[in-house]
Amino acid sequence: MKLTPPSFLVLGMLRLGARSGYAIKKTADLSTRNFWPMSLAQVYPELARLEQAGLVTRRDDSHGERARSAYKMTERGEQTLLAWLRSPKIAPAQVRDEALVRLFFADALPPGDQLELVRRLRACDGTVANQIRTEIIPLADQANQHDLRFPAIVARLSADLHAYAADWLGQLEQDLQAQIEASPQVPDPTRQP
Amino acid sequence: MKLTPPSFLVLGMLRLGARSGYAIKKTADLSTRNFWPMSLAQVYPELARLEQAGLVTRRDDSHGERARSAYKMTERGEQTLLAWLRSPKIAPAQVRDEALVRLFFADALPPGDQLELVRRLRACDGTVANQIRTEIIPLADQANQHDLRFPAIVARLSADLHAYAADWLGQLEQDLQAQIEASPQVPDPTRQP
DNA sequence: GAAGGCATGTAAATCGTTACATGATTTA
DNA sequence: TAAATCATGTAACGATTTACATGCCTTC
Repeated sequence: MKLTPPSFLVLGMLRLGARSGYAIKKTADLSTRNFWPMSLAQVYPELARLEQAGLVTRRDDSHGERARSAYKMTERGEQTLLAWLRSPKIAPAQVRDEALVRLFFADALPPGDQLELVRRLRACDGTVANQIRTEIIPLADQANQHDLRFPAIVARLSADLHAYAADWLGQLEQDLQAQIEASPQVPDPTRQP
Repeated sequence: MKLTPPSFLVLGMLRLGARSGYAIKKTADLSTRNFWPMSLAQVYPELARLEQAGLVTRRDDSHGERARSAYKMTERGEQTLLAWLRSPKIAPAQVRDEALVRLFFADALPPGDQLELVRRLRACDGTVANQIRTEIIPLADQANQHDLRFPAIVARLSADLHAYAADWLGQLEQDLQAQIEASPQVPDPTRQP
């Protein structure tokens, strides 16, 4: 039976205290979604697979009429997670960033539209950085008080990375702006001299 | 007919001078693979789709016995690419980074293994940054002389981003190291005092 | 009492990679 | 002459998302 990163994501979330599939998905949305998104339709089959493999156990945790399962890592689950964390081969990150593809082809645009595109991309990165800082880091800091330091570390790394990209694009924006102002070949007819 | 980022990637590569499907794939591997990887099995069907949509034209370009097709963007293709570059809605980047998932769960490891993990991740980012600087930026700089500035800009952004991540992890490494040395509660039995 | 969140799953569709299949040409 | 590269495609597989289907519980 083959375990993949999503398997370990589910396993790890159990270790951090999530019990139901729903709770795992909710926790992941508030912590790991920026570097490994996961949908509910992945969580439930994965939990079944992990149970089959003896890495987690399931018990009933229904509240009245509302059905709920509570999962718990087994000792073997813990050991398997540790072995994965220690294993030397780490798959390279897979990125699909439409924004960078556009920027890559931006030579096709006139200077004004190039500037506008860069402006939008900078805004995107800034927004994500702020989102992580306001929505994710506070939660991670709470976990920090329960001897969990790395969720906060990763959140800060993610936020700083996006902020760095925003700064970089801000600099590019200024450079492009300066170049546009320095080349009056095609003056904007809507602007008065 | 729905056009996706891979469609525009193929279209854009044609614009940058690639003619055959094989050449498009090769160019993409040396320029866009870090933010939008693409396999040959995507390129050929995509070219057929683009031809059907009237955005590219195909002509035979065989050398002796070796079959080859040469594709060219049509005027409609150019306009479609421009419209996409200008369109305001940009899908957020999709990232799947196993390294960050491991780091996120690193609290499960003893301090020494945490340090080792961070060291490996820093090395990864450093390697990618160097790879971009030695393999991709020189090529992009060549294109720079043909009025194509953005391939080089994007390559530099990518490299700087990875280098920033490597620095950040290097700092974390030092912090962890300092903490390990400052807490002699669990001395390493293999080390002599 | 209506809306929204809690809770669990399955089915279909989509997207992408790897493997397969073939053969010419160039380079070491 | 063997290996690498050029060149084009298809088929099978795997991973992930969206949509479907259902119903309880809590809050406004």
